[in-house]
Amino acid sequence: MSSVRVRFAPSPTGPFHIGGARSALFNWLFARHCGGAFIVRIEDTDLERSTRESEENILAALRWLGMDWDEGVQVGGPDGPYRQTERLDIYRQYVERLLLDGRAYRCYCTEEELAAEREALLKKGEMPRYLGRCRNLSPEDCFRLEKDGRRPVIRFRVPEGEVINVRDLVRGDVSFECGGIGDFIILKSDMIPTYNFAVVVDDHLMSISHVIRAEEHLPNTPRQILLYNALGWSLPEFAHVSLILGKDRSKMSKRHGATSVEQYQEKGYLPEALDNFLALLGWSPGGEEEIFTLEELKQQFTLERVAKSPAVFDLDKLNWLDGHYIRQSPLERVTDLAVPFLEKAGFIATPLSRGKYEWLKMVVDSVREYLNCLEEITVHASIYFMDGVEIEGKEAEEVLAGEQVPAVLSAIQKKVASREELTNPEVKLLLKEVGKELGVKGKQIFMPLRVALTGSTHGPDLNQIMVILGKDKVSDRLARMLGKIAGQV
RNA sequence: GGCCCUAUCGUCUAGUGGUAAGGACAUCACCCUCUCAAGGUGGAGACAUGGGUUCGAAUCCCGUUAGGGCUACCA
Repeated sequence: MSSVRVRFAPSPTGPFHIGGARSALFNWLFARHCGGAFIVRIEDTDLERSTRESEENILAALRWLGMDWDEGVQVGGPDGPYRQTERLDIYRQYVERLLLDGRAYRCYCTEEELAAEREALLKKGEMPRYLGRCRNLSPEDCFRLEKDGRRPVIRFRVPEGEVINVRDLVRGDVSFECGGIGDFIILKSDMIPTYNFAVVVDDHLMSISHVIRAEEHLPNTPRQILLYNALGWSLPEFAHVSLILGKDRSKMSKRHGATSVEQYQEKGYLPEALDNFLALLGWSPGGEEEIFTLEELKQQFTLERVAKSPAVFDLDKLNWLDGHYIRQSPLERVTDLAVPFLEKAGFIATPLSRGKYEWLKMVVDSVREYLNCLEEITVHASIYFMDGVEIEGKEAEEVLAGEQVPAVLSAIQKKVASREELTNPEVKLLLKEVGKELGVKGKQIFMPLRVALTGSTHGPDLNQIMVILGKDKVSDRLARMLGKIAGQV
């Protein structure tokens, strides 16, 4: 009886918003924390905008983020179907019941009439709402209007003078006066229920114990409570989580950059980083730890620790978290995830041979510490794949201008030529020898070499660059640079 | 306009009447180092405002201000 059952009920009308992902995550974490059930229901009553493609994206994204569901679309369950457009006959039964009880009525008002009413109310400084023009239509009136070709909507008769109190687990008690609500539509003229109605019927029929959703639904809640009452159903617990804001503190939207889960996936963010980040937006475990696995989040998540105030989406922190996970994940995994980006950049072609894969692991290992997301790997890894070396910037030019440079580079070139293969200890030794023989110090040999090999004064460990590049490429780049310098003189 | 929500460092947050207001990201300095990054150490940085309540308020109450949400035959 007291078992926890929560749901995530997205409307498949576009890209899966990051805020939706957080709502899903909170629901999922709560369910898993309590040993309850997590249900996924599709709210596709907006026929215009809902698409199957969007639904599939959302579901795939949930899975990618590591969430599974016990009942719902794709997995089935005892309270199905889980797509609202497949439950139309269910809703109609309850509409019928409300109609019979006199709790709902047919309304034939046209859009123009409604707009005029709205306008007038707004002018008077009142909350725009339906005033109930069709409240007391006789059956004869209805018949006549339908003869004229008017299709009715069904409105819920909102009781007058009542105050509806919403008990919210994160916000406390919030009350609304019925006077400000107005008879709202529960069944559209095309016989499709509205959100407010379908959500109540489904949550009840699916025995949802806790409705955890975004704060934007808070003003809808009194309407839903009215419906629960009229249908004689007991209320679930409500928990309204505050919104995720953009940098300018308005609701996160496209102009704030990437807002969909898919976009982050495409940039090569790791799902555990996104989970970790999203969990910390509006929830905090109280301790001083910031890094959490899904497993740890499951153990620690409670509704009591959900914050009331809205949270700004902080890309810097996501980047830090993702960078952390990229650095600390097993090298093979990061390599596998990086392959598509490298391939897209034209650096590699799949399938990879065993040897090439092993080599690629070294590449990834040498640059992973620079990354905020895998997409960025191409700019750092390009030094291993580019054909000719391009000198980047003044600083690099200056390094090459040093008078010891030709001697140093050709000495290295000779040593390299004399080796079978470049290994890390050998490279180290080789450079040491060059320094000793020519009497030049570390920086004076490392920097020119770095620039000759990569074109830049910055980059990964130089020994490692030599090893990864290998004897042939090192020789080639050295020769070219030597030629270039000679040509300039 | 009306209804509703919110208010601690730039950002995410801890705090639930008595704290030097703690942590993390970002930022700055230093260390490490051929460089950059990573890592380590340290610094700077906040209770929106005005009234109450109280011996004592970031914490409780009211107003103001600011931000946000909702105001559809969208969810």
